[in-house]
Amino acid sequence: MGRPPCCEKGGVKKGPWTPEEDLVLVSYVQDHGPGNWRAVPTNTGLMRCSKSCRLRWTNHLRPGIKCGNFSDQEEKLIIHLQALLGNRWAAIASYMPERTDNDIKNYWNTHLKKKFTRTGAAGAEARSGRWAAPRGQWERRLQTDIHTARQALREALSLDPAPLSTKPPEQLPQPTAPASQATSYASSAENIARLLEGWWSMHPGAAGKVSSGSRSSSVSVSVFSDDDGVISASNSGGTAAARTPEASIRMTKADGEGTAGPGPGPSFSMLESWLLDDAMGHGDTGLVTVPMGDPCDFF
DNA sequence: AAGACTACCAACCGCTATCCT
DNA sequence: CAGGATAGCGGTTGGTAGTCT
Repeated sequence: MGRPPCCEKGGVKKGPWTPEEDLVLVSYVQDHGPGNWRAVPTNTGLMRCSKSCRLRWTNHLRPGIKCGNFSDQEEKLIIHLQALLGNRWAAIASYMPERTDNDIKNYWNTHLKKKFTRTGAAGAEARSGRWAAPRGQWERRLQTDIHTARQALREALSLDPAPLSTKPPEQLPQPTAPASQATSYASSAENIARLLEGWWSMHPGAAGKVSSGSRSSSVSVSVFSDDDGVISASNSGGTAAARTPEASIRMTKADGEGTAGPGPGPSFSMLESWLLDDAMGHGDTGLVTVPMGDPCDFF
């Protein structure tokens, strides 16, 4: 059923987000939690469509997001998961809670895809369309159902964190595994620090002298959190490092992400055990030769 | 030094799934 | 149950910085 794009109405701003807009969005989400995105533009006064707000939050402002280069482990995991799941970036991202689907997708398109097309051997099955080609909806549903079923089972049985795998739990990346509260909290501070760098570079008078670069600012921004869960930020790169009220954001530790994933680690399916065994290090370059048999073998 | 080219990534667009009335 | 509204996903595009010629 067709419907007009959400951004069709006039007066909607497009293009890169400004640090001010980020601040508005972050503080709003901290107050109200993620979700109900259609209310965000009206409640915040942001001239952005709800979709854009959601995307900005999930891809850049959300707590727990890791920026920067992908590690070898992450790269291998992506390769492995892509071979297994195809271009289902959201599903892949669920195994890498610190990365966004957009991030993974970009990394795949810019780094890994060309690597594969060059080597020729890797991901042959994926490219052949056996797995990576657009899969039927039943498969998409199936993938979702596996996770849902496992989560439901775990909840029903109230499983303790001890996984069936022989690996220690901390080595097991898990689908939609939330970062620990502390980690998530710290990461959100990092995210805010990043956006504040930009803010300060655009408002040098707000807190002392800053020098700004294009993509990477030389400004060093510190973000503090006190016992009350209040995050405040200051730029320490300038000569007048100071906490600035206008840049101080209130965040409560209880807030976190509303879409927190499952709790303690789930038991690993055969599929996941296979997947992670290789991806987590004691596999080698044989990673890409996915031992993919008949899909029915997994179920 | 300047223009062309390439790489990267943020953001947008269109579609489907799901929710709600 | 039907149909509209919203959320989420994947593909694609556009802008910018870096590199090459």
